[in-house]
Amino acid sequence: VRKTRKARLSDVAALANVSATTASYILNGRSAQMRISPETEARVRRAAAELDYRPNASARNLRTARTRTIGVVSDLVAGGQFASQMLTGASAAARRRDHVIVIGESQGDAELEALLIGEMLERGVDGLVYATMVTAEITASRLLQQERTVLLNCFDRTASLPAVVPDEYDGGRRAAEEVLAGGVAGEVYVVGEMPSPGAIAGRLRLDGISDALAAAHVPLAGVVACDWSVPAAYEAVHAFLARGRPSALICLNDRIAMGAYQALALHGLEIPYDVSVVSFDGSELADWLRPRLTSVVLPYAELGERAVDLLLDGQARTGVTRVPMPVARGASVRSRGRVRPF
Amino acid sequence: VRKTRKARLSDVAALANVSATTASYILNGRSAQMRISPETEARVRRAAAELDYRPNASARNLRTARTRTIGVVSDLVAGGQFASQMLTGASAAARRRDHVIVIGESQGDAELEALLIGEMLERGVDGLVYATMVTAEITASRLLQQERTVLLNCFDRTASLPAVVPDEYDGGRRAAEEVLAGGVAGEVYVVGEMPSPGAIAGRLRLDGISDALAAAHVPLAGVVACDWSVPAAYEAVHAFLARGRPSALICLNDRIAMGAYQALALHGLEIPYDVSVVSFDGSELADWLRPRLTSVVLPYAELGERAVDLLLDGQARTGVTRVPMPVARGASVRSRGRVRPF
DNA sequence: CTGTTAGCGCCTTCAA
DNA sequence: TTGAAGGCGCTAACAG
Repeated sequence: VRKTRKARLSDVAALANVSATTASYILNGRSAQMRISPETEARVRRAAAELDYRPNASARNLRTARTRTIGVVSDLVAGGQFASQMLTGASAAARRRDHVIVIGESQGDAELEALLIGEMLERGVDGLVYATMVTAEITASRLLQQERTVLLNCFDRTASLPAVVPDEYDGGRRAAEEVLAGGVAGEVYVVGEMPSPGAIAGRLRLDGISDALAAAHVPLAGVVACDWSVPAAYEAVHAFLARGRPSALICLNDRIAMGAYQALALHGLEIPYDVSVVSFDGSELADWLRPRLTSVVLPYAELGERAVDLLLDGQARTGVTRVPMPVARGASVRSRGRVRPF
Repeated sequence: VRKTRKARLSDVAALANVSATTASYILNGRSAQMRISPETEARVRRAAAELDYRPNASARNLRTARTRTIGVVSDLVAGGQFASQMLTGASAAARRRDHVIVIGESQGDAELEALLIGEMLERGVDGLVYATMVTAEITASRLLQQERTVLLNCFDRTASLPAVVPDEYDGGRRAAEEVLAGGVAGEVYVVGEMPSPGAIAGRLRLDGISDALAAAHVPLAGVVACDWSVPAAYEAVHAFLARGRPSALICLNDRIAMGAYQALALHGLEIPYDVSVVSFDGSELADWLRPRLTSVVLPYAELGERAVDLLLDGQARTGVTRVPMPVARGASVRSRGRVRPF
């Protein structure tokens, strides 16, 4: 095992019998432009490999005032699906363009958030991605507005920062269309309600659902209100089923759908033959339920990618980019061809 | 809105009528040590605030050869719970010690992994955390071995790198003890089997379970083999129930437990009155099932914290740190006091 | 107690 | 086609 000290550019240059300048040009892929002899280039590259040379990013950053680093600050707390997939997408997009990601979680604490952003600015990040756990309209802090920033899963009307969000309204339409495609024999209900003030996903989904149903002359029969959690949905749907028999339930997320599944089972109703169920999220949970749940997918990874791309493209138009929500089909929706087994 | 250029240390010094040295000492909290007059200090701090001064990390890093940055590279792919919680823990621990985290996902690609590690080394990270999605014995790459590295959720016997893993064996014992605590009326089975070659969690859990049961004179009745997924577990348990009636099922993870729940329901068996169920993971899923599932928790966030702490403590003893797995109690285990409702 | 000085490693005009 | 020189912003000996 060679126990050499970390090699510097000048070491490489020395070993190759050239100046640091030449070595720098070559190692930065500008040898053609500088019309450096192929033989010199080979010698330098060999020397670099020999010494296991790695450029010192701090020095380069200091000189170039760029860091090829993107700061991602999020308010994610329990951070399940979202945090993870979003970071995966962002990280992959960054890699593709030779950047790297540093992360910070504000945990919803404004002071900590400012601290984290400050930290990243000191580090000279080339840009910031600010992500929220729930799709919401926010007020971006001064700090964010002064820097090159892309909002992820949220947007700010006052500041004209570019933003990337799922196309919830269209997602709502798609959910409704899934139900309609199978033919509707009775009443269609939505399960869930708006959780927190700033959040808007529920509202938009509901709008999309209403509009699509209305267009098909199957007006939405009503909304079963409940928190976006399994037990709350279970209770709410349980109570609801004591009063009526829906033909289809459109749940505002997969956890609600899980609660609905439990309640339907308790009432001896079989999915999809007695009741169709569709929901939103496209989480793993949808695949785990029996029958598999048809769900309109929140494309978290793609959101992360798009945000980073937007940031790095510089063009960063100031508008809101809406990313389509694809449908992950399970077997929870009645269809004309699907017959109840014995 | 002030549109000043970014202030340098020398600007602050000039505004405060001191030299850059003095300003540097003060801003780095060494004014006491340097016995700088309080008045001078106040003047400098005021100037810094006035100019909204932020130290340039690149310059500082270059000078000090430290970056207060930790690189986390993982092989996480779909990256659900684990990725997210582990990063949350690591990030929090880093923050606490004034460090920041840069992330990279190798997606199981060795070449990409080397690239990412190289990238981090260029950036001069103060240390590396290498994390795997499943607890496994690995062979750390040369690069890793040469750097200050802590292994997370994996370990390498040959290289003596410090490692942090969940205490799976003890977790197994705890799972068994949960079942035993309620009194065992019949046979206890384990559901699941070892997934991939390098993985060891299943084996250790099984050992812990066997030992704890044997110690209580309730030998393990058998193992129902299946993949660690909901549908596989459903099928396996379904088939198993056609042949026998267990008193308790210890599932090797929460997804398996979910499949078991589905199969038990199909056979008209009620949890926990007919069958007790315990599992591992402590994921959200455990809270969503009805009745809530008792699960031995994988303390991902804590693993992340411990890894970073170990890294930063320098002492970094070369051994394997086993983090205890706490039990999250639900209502899926029969207990002496729990009576079947009407 | 405070200022002067000298680099950290790299990039990049400017000359040769 | 290559080399010499200067400086990015900050820290830390070493003087005073």
